[in-house]
Amino acid sequence: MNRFENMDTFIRVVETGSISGAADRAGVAKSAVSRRLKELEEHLGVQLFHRTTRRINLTDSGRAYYHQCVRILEDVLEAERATSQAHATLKGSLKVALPATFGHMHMGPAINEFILENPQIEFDLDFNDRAVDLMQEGFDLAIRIAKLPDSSLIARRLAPVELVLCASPAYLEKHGVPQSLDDLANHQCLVYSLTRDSEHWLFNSPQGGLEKTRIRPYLKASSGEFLRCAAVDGLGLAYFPSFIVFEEIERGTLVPLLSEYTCSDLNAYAIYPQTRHLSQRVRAFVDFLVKRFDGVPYWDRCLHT
Amino acid sequence: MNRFENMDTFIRVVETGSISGAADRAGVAKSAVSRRLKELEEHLGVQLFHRTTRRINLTDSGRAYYHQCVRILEDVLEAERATSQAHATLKGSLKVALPATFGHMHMGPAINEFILENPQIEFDLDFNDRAVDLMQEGFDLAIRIAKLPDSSLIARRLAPVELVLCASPAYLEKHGVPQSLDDLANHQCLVYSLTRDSEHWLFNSPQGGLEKTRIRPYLKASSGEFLRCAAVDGLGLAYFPSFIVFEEIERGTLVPLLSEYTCSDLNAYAIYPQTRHLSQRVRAFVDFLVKRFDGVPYWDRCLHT
DNA sequence: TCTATTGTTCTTTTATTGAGAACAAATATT
DNA sequence: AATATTTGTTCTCAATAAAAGAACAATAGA
Repeated sequence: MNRFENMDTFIRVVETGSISGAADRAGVAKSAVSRRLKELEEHLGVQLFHRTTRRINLTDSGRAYYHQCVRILEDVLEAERATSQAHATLKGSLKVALPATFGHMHMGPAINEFILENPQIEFDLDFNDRAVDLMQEGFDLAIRIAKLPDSSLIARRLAPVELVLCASPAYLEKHGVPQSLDDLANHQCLVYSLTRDSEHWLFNSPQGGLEKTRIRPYLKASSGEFLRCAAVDGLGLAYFPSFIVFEEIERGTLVPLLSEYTCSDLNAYAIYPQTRHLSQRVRAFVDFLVKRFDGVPYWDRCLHT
Repeated sequence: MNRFENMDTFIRVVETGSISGAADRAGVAKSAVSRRLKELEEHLGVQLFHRTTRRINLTDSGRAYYHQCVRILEDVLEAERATSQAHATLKGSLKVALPATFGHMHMGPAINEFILENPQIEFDLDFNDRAVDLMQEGFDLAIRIAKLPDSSLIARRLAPVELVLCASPAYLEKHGVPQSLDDLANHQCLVYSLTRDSEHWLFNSPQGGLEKTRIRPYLKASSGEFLRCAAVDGLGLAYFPSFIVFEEIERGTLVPLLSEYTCSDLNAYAIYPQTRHLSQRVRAFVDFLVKRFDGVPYWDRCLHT
């Protein structure tokens, strides 16, 4: 039995004052309307209408039930409207996971800008380099720096990420400037600890091949910003994303090395679960980010000119 | 789509925390549960759950919708409970149509007694001798004095009604005592005007036949009590129900005539519409009346002893 | 690594629902 | 008063929707 349909039909009958009328208005056969009423009455064990073969009149019970039905159906519609709209508008919260360094340095300003444009959206930002489970922890969105996106998730590429081998002038003066990848084995290396393989660095050689070079981790840390400081302080060689070190390179406190070798297949992605219904605020935010990071990233502009 | 069923399923899933669990608890296949959720989400255009292949987590929208669903379903149940109970309990009103004289003289005390036992029931009494349309005017019940009950209605026989031919001693002294039915033609007759045929009186003869006697209506009125007074005042012969005149006969202010002729196929009935669901208060009231009028009516006891 | 569990999807089976006609009763019309 | 029309109910049959159950993919736990 379809309670909802029956209640709706009952309301129609009450408001039309006849079964035929209600059937016409609803576009169904009057036999269907008659049966629904009968079903309702049997379910309730109550006579809803006084009837002759030609006329129906609400009973007291019917009148009381009618008012309740109207209220309930209004509530249902209101709940559906609210739920659908919460989704369709740019209201609500957005729980975003983002990597610490990229998040602080580049997502922060972007998010602030977005918030100014969309003040109804509340952000819940989790700056964290570990891989969070989007679904599990209820994230709407995550920002990832990765080679290829997770295929089980939707990914929008935000910006290319290049890794730059670099060191401080002081370090280079003390340990010499590496002339080839092979030289790296003799250097102190500053390594990001949450990488999959912290014993090797990968480079795209100018010839097009992929070079995997064994390195000696001198200092491992899970904070990009801490490692950048370490590099500036001359503690070792760094192979960092350009978005971390671009200012130091501009400023000359870090010097790029072996720049014929690159690592250009890394990207910053916005990823989100493959849901049937993407909330509009996720879409809006991702669209905003894609647009904002479009083209050559501002942190790479000095390097490429 | 069965909205309430889907909402109920959704609630079950939320409370169980899993689709399989909800399916088990509801005793349906999990595919059905899965489909219902999908249906709901598509209807709302909103993702209700974050899902992996193995786990589901409420979204913000889902949580908000959940609370509304719970409230709405409670309202539905409450409405149904209230409607069913109003019917099942002895609360509510009872609209009764009853003939004026019998109503005043015999139903009145009965109703008063019933009210004392069931103070929650409110009565709406229409004392009226015309034939009302039960459905049309929303009556729950009517009391009728009739030979046979209307077949389209449910009738419970309350009491036999006998007609008694009588007149006041003064009238008889003046006009003589009728010795046979044929004598009636020479008498002044007091006639109830709402009868079908006010030109004839019908009698069951002691031989078992039916005698139809032409009479001369001297005074016609639609009030039994008025006619009774007229009879007592010696205005003519009366052929009245014993329940109207029994006190006068006991007192001797009216004298029964030709008492070998009777009219015993009349009855007092409680009638009510043939509804699928008889309200309990109607049933209770009718049961009460049947019990109260059981046996030889008190107004006839003196006549039969 | 393997197993068991979970959610989804597909197909088949089952149940529900609507349409339409036939009917009975009551109102409107002639 | 007689007839025609309208109205609500009920029945059967067809269309539709829903459930069951198996198969599958993915994941969590052993």
